[in-house]
Amino acid sequence: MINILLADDHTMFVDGIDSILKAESDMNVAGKVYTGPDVVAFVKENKVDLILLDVNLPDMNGIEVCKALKEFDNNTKILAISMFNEESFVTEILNNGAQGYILKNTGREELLKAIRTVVGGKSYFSDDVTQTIMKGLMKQRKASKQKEGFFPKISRREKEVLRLIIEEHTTQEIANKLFISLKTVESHRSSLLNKMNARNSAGLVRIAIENNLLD
Amino acid sequence: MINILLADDHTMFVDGIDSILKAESDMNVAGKVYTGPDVVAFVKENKVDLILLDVNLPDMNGIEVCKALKEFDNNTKILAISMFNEESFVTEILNNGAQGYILKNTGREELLKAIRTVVGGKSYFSDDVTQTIMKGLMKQRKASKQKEGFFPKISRREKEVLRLIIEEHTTQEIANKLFISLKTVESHRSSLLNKMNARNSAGLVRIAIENNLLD
DNA sequence: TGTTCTTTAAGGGTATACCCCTAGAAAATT
DNA sequence: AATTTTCTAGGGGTATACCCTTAAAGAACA
Repeated sequence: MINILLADDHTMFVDGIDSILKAESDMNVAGKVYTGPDVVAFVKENKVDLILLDVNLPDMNGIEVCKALKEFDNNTKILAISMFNEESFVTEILNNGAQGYILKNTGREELLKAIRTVVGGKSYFSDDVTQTIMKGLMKQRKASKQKEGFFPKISRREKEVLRLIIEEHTTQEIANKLFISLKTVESHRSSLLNKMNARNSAGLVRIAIENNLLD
Repeated sequence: MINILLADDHTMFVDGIDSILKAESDMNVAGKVYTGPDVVAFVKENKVDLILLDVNLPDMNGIEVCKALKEFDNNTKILAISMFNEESFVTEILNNGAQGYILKNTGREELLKAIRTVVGGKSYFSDDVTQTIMKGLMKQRKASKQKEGFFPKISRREKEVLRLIIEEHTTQEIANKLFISLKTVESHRSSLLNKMNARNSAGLVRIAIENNLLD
């Protein structure tokens, strides 16, 4: 028997879900709550296998609820549910321990499938949500790849020096490691500052990481 | 009519797909190639809507093929296909312009659905692949969140200083911006070095970015 | 209401980074 | 074979970062 907690501030919605789940012999609606703090309080007092958690709860939102739950409980699965297919919402809440994310336009069949999948230890996402995340993933990487083109290419040796700078080595240490003179390393360093339009090593590190220059 | 290029070094596999696609009235197998360079050459000479591309081609692998294709063509969709549900393969090839990733144990129905989805401008991933990526995403973020706990917490003011260091400002500039003394900033700087176990500002920047300390 | 943490600040010093200039040899590219 | 880029390295200098110590006032916490 799967004990489910419904957490959403829209009563009608909660009741709708409730009646859907009641028809299922392996599911039990353990409770209904309408605010973030109530979720936390309920889980502390009762055995809950899965929370159907609205991402956009008033006062304490879903993400904060997840954070709070992680503090004392790791068994309860969280299936996030939202009106919005927003990448930031999705990644944020996955970030904080949710195992799935579905949209409110999800049908009965899919809802049940999602619940059973998550309780079974796997993750579940609406198709639309998957699309959004994947697109985000690709865009992000594409953007960083494009930026690379902005820089004059960084030579092999410069890249070695850059890597060692990022690893917190001093110019002298880098010279020793590469068996070259201190002055040579300084020379590479200064080319790097030029090419990457940085003012100091802090900038070198930031720009290198942001633009994935270490491949 | 969808023009499809099959690219895989296993002839039997290619022929199998070929016979599946022949039965579809809206699909046309434009060609079959068995090596990476042949993919590039074929796309240069012929109109191809979608490539069913084996990730693990010998000599020039699928990822390199994607890179090469991006140089001169952006219309051709790429549906990656592989024996292995390996996170690194998946992210690498998505990175480089593939729109979908399916496994070789995918059935006929799903294959056709994947092709039509990708040609239609959306992405497609086998369920197993989605699981893998999502798990990777969550693990990654969880790991970086855990690391945060390793640091003694960084105070409000220290965080401000840290942010300005990352933005390439000198100690003097930071002092001016925050209306405090040079010595005070140096003091914060040195606390940061201590708390974050860094040797210099390069380390501060790297550790701050790696651990998302700027929230 | 103490106690701890944070923010502020200083003196005095060393190490390192950054800047300007030059320049030959090797390597890659055309 | 010729040109460009990269790697090498020096001299000489200034600016900045980093280290050690100390310390007072305010904020936060128990």
